[in-house]
Amino acid sequence: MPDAAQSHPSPTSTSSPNSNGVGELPPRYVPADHEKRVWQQWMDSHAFHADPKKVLEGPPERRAPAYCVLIPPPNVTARLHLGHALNNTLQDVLVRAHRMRGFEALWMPGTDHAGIATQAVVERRLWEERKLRRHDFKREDFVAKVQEFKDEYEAAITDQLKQMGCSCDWDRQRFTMDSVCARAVQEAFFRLFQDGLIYRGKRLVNWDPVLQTAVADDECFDEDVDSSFWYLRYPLVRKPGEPHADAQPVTWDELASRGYQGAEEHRGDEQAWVIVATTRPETYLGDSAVAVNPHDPRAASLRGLFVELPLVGRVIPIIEDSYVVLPEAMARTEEEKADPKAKFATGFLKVTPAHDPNDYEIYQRHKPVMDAAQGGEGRALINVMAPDATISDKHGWTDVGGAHLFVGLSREDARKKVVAAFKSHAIQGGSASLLEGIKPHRHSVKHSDRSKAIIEPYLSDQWYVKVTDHRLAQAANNALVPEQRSQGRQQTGAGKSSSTDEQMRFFPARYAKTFEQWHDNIRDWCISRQLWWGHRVPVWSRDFSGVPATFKDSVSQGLAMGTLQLKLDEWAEEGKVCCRDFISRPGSASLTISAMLERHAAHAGPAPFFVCLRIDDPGIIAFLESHGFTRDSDVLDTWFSSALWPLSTMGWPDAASSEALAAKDNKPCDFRGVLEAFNPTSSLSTAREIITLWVSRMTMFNRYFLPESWPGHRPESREESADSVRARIFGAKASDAGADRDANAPMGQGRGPVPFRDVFIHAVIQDGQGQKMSKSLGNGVDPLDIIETHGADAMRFTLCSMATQTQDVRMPVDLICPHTGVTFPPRMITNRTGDVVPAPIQDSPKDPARKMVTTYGVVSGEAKPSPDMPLAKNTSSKFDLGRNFCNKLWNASRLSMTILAAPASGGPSPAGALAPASLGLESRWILSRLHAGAAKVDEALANYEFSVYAQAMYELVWNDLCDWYLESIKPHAAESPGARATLRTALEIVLRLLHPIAPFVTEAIWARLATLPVPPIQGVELVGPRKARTLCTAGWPVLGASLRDQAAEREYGRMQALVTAIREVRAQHNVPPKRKVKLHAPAGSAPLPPELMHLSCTHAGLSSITSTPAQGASVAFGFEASEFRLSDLADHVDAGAERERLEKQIAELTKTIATLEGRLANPSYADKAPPKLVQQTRDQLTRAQGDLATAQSALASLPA
RNA sequence: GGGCGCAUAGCUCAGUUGGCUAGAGCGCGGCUGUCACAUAGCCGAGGUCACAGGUUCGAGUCCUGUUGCGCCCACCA
Repeated sequence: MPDAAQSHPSPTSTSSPNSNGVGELPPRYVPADHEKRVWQQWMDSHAFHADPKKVLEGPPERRAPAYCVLIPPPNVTARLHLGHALNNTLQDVLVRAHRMRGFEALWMPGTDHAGIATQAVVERRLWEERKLRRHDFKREDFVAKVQEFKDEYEAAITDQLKQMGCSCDWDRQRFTMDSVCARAVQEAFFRLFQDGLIYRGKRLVNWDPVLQTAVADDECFDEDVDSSFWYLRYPLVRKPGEPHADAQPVTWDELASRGYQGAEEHRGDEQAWVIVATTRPETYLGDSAVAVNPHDPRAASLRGLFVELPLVGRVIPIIEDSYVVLPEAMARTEEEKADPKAKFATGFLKVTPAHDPNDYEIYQRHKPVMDAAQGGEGRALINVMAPDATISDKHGWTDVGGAHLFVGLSREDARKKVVAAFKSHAIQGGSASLLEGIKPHRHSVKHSDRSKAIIEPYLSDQWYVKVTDHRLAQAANNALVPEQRSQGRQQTGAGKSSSTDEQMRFFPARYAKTFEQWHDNIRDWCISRQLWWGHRVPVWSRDFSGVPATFKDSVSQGLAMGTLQLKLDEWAEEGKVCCRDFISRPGSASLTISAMLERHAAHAGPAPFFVCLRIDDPGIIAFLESHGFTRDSDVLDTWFSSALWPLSTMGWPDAASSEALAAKDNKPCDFRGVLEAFNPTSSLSTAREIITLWVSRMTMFNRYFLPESWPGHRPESREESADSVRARIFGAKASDAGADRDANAPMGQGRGPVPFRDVFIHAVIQDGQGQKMSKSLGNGVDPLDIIETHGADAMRFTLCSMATQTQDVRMPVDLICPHTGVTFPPRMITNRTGDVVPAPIQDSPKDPARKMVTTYGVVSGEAKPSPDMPLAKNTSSKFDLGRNFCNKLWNASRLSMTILAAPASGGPSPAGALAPASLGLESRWILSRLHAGAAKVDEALANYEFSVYAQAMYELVWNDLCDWYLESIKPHAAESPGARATLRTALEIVLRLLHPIAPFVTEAIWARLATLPVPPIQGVELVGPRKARTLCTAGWPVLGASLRDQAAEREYGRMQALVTAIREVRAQHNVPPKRKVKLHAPAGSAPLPPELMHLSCTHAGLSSITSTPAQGASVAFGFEASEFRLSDLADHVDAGAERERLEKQIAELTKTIATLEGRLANPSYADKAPPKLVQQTRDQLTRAQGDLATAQSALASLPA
């Protein structure tokens, strides 16, 4: 800890003699003394439990409006970091503010199973601790291991959230793989499957040949390796009419006659060739085309020609595709020339669809031609490798031909041997080698994180969601409010807009663009993963390609296959199963099961028949498995279940079975009405990197799975006037939320409700060097460490004040050594020129024994960062801001309580509500300030400007309340019932306004205040509908416009200006704070109002104010363009200091006057600027001139 | 390659439709052991608003370009 004494506060008691219930409060706010107790209070009162009945039932005018936030479920891979702390703080602020405003507020908590990430962590742990791999376990045993790990981290995460004060409805906590969510996942999969929006397709995955598994992109790393470009010559041939007939060589002569540029440079009767450049020569075995750019001048003369792959003998077509980069010499534009690939391109690209993602894309575009050349559908996809990445003819490669010498070799050996073979073989009819040349080339290659093996793009069967369908992608874009959609897009796609369109808004608005562009360029979503940790694909399959063609007859003969068909028909009728074959995409929806089965029997080649189950009915499963069906071994992408979060957490598809499943998990939960009451949710707060992965998919699914008739109309939570908040809290307004909802109405087909109205994208926290925080960089911060050193409220306050509208915010991290409590700065910093340099360390001017680090504060002279500091914790001095603020509030409250609890001497409080006009200037002023502050807070909250909110509260509490108001009333509060009433009210307002940011300290103070009633003041409404016993359910303060008092603000402002001017003089002359000085107002000037004079005495340490001239030594200063003087400053006024002060002032004023005069002298200024502004400038000039005169005469009157 | 953000005091950041004599917190310097708070109070110093053009009576703010830093997505024969 930065301050070793901190957790053991010095003298806890001020032991005030006339104890008033306040004396026992320690002079410091010690978070640990309160946080547990306050949390328990909240738990005991069930304050965070949201009840859908309050939204849906009873007479409309008694229903509460709903407010709902879904937590972005944290991954169970690790404890939460500061980024989570930020996001969850912001959500809690929103939820708590709305709860206080009278909304039925639901914050839905939960965690994400995080598929690959979690499995990888557990696998790594098993390997490190026990040298065991996943395949050393049975699948269910391994999953159980992951489950244990998940339980551990889910508990840790939950604990972190609770310690942060998150007011989630903890009775509803979900996990993306619990039974309730699993049910929703299976239902969603089934419906999409049934609707033909899920299909089976081939895809290249990142294959780890060592672990023999697919790995995700984020499980790979790129590393530069030294390699080469190999330039291979592919001989050109002409293909005779009939298939499989020998191809005829094409000579250079012939090519020349076709107009081929450069053909004449070669020997005429030699076989012609094209040159391909490749970094992976061994994959030539799987080539099924050579591509050329259609703008390549050679393309036309090659049209209709083929290439014969050396040794393999495969004849492959030459196709034209603009993906191919033109060689530098042929580039037509500067842009094409600048393409880095143009440098080494030959203009010909070998196309290996089964071993390169881009080539696979090209294949998709030229499928008919390429497949035809190999004699059938899908035949151009030639996989030449086994799962261990050795060359193999057992995995889809049938025309090995003369290439058998490569079979069985590793990728690396095959590469060498292929190159050698090309080098040693000559072109037919000539002497030229098939190897044109080799160029060294360094490029990045994808490696597997875990095995470090080079990733092989490997062709495999995967499941897809057809998100390109307009009911999904287009529906998501239609969800955007019109002003956030790009021009001209409003009318595209799914036709006329529906009533549920155009309801989703991004904050800040710029992120709508990210969202929209993603859907414009979306590709079908591969949802299968070759993992064990996740939702298993609910599909059973069997390949019927071996079944005899007489299959049809078998039905009438009552054979097993017939039974199968009958059963499947029956179950399909009941909606329990859905069958597909995917022989022709998409999904053959119109075929009957028998037709599909028949087609299977007739289909050449392997083609499984798929049965999707709606629920895991053991009877159906047993039946299928007895008929040779097996369950798909893949699991679903973790984002599939995340995409259902707004549905699954609320019991979709139906509450009753969800309740049964929750009970089965021993987490009983009441789902009735939840979906109807709370979906669409109100606000989603998340990070920008998952706008595509998560926000998009939730939008698509919610709109797809819920019906268009879903009303989902809910009062806007944003942009509320004080009046509408008032109406809400005091229960005057009807709500139509939840009327006539029916989750079983026909689905919206992409016209259902949006999952959330507002999407708030928060900033990313980086460390002091602009790096992302992460465990591996060692700059990660555990929120619990901050809570320990600074308190939960301090952390929350600081995080809120950092939550600006920019993309990134920086948080310099200090290391704390737990042994000594010493804070170390990072030793390296990035300076303004971007260089990383040692943090400058210099002697502290104050204390030569201490060292000062310019950037990061003071460290002890002898303390040195030690390289082995494993127990150091990360924190940041930034949190001091929040800690100090909480402490300030604590002490302001202590003082207020002392004042309020002391016996009053000013007579009884008046009956009825106090009129602000009857109050003193300072009280009218603070009420006006509170009104302005509350308005600012409301506006900031409506616009997700959390830093504005925090800043407004900081200024209200620290500057207005502490620095001025409390100081103003301190001397006379005992005699002033009005001031006491105002103080009590002001404190109450501040506590309520601040509660969403700093719930613990405000709740703790509020509990102490409860014995002191809040006297009513006209225009201030403070009671919630619930007669709350906790601040967290108390009503949001509603401050009427009548509290705004411009006159009071102006007068009080005058006083503040006068006091500041006096203080300046006092400080200049080193007048001790206790010494009273005398103020001499200029004779003949309008006298200051008495209240103003009175307050000035209090704040500026004046003994009196007179209009008599000063006797003896005095100092002059300008105020409102008149000369005032102070006397009794000291026994002797230091003329030197005074001269210095005045000269400085004169210089400043002269400069100001020159600026103002210059502006007014400009004729077009007076012409074109608004008159009000011109007048303002004139006033400023007059005042400055007056002040200058004062200063000059004061200077002149100084003794020489 | 596409999209986006940032550049303002030593540090971290505000600065809304142009009106600014550019603010806050921390840090720095001075005074204060004081009675709510030294996690404090009062006062002060500290800025060519990245650079270059432009629009305007007026630019930190709007436009164009340049430089630097960073993020997201896509890709790397």
